[in-house]
Amino acid sequence: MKTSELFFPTLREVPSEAEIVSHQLLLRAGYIRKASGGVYSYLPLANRVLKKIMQIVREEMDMAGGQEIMMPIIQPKELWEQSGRWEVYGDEMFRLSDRHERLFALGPTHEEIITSLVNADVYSYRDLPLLLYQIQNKYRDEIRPRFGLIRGREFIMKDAYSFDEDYEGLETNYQKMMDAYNRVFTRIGLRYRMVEADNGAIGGTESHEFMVLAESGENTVVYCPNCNYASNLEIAAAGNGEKAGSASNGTSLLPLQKTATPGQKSIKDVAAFFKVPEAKLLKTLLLIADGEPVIALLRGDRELNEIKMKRLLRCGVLLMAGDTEAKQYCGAGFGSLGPVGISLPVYADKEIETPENLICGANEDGFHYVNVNAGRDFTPVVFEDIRNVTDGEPCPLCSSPLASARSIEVGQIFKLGVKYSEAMEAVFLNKEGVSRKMVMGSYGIGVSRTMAAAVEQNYDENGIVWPLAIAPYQVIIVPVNSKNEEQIKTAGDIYERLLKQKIEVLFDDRDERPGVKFKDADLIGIPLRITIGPKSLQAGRVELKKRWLDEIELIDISVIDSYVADLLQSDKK
RNA sequence: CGGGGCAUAGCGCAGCUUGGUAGCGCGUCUGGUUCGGGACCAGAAGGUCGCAGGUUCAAAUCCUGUUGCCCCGACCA
Repeated sequence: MKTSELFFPTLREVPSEAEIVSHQLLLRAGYIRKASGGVYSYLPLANRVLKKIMQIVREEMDMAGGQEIMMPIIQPKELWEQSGRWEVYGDEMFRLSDRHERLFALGPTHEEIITSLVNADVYSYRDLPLLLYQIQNKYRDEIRPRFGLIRGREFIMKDAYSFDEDYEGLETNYQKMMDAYNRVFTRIGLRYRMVEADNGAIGGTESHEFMVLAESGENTVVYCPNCNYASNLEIAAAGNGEKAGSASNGTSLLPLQKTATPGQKSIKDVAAFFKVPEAKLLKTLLLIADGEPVIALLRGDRELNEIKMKRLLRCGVLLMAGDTEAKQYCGAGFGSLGPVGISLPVYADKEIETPENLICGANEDGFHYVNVNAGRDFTPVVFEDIRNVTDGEPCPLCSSPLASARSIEVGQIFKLGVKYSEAMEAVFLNKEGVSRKMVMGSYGIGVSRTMAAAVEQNYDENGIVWPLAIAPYQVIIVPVNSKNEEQIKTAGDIYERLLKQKIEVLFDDRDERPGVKFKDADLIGIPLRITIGPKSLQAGRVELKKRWLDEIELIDISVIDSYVADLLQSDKK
């Protein structure tokens, strides 16, 4: 492709709407343009990157026994009512009606469609297992689309669904998918971690996420630098190894005491007031779970993990109470809440199970209790892990200190079990002639998000630095002086020879000054650049520069095509 | 939905306080000079000032409403 003919409107300045690197660079480098909030057009360069990602995904899905299909984006309401999700999905689902005022959803996911599809045509265990997938646009009316392609309202997703006779079969498919996902992200060239994940609203028994490590990520992964352990912070188990704060072993329980603490509200203030570490305080949080008030109790220096709390309470909506609710239920405002003498159910983090003579609010503004001890002064419903793990805590597998990192979720795999086959009566006859529910799994990859994540991880001050596997073009040829016939002719020759080698190559034939061409080549992130300049040309050579390195190699013109071909080949292995 | 901010030429912005001919840089077009990291000179095109209403002789500017976009929190690929 000649750049003079390529539609890649690059911008010299960063559009003000873009906050994070991938959004800025994809806009600046002429990859994407916004149509409306969270909805983007993919320009030629982006389209090529997306096709490459999809190709890798397809190859790995097919290798894992998947069959590609294409399901409708427009999905009838009735199907969603069968699964009970027409209501559950709420405002996040785009809805529309036809001329007869029949309601439809723009597919946010395809469990309903595929279950009904398979249900209609699969009757026998002989037809199982079945693994179907598709790559298409998904629609989710996100509360807040943001970060360009990272969280769009329309986005490209690969979704796969497995159907098995039993859980053993599901396990096999799940493993295959897990392997396939690992190969996909490795081939794309991303630094990522597979982590244990929450099942969320989709339901099921087990789930893993594939997290691309990037500072701008919206998730936190907790991992062990020493072994394979990695988990989403949302579900990472806390309080492994020896009991935290067990220094009080052998301490005798001191008598409960009420102390005036005028104006001392925050954990920090109160700790300073009593001259004790924050860990000696009890953090008392008033939560509203499905409308019912409950108390969560943590060590003063810990954070509540809402996912764990939700699971423990088995509730749908969990909110932090407001100050007025605190007054209503506890008789005091924030800063003076405590579990002593309270009639609400108290859910305590297991870390505070050991009595320790702690300090907490007295449910009376301006007063705290000293020497509070669980069991004696209050009795929680349960001691459970309801907090976030912190860096440095021991790994549950090998006890090394844990670390954490920000990350972008690019894929997730679920064991669904029979949730949808039950709701939608997807059954088959087994060998014994008995009717059984199909056991399902579902597997997603955010394709457009993966492109953005790749940029988040591969850029420098000059622009994008694509991993070879997904670069829109592998090589760009830049003649330094567009008026110099010899340079242009040499560039044209090399261009033709590279094309013959089946290499994806851009020829910058524009009548621009060299600086412009170099800047654009760097900005759009082409991995290899062949520069044809006067000095090297006299010696019968051209320059080869790798986008990710500073060095320049001088290569004989006669062998440049095979040299580049070998280079690309060896990288693919 | 709650909180904060923005809307003026393709992109980045000024002008608004104190109403009076709509500006700057970049990009675009024409001609010329240039040509190893976003050149220079000369000329040109391009804007219902987000939209609607109001105040006024007069509104980008003041008032009211509305829409869109961005950022921070609960959702997720």
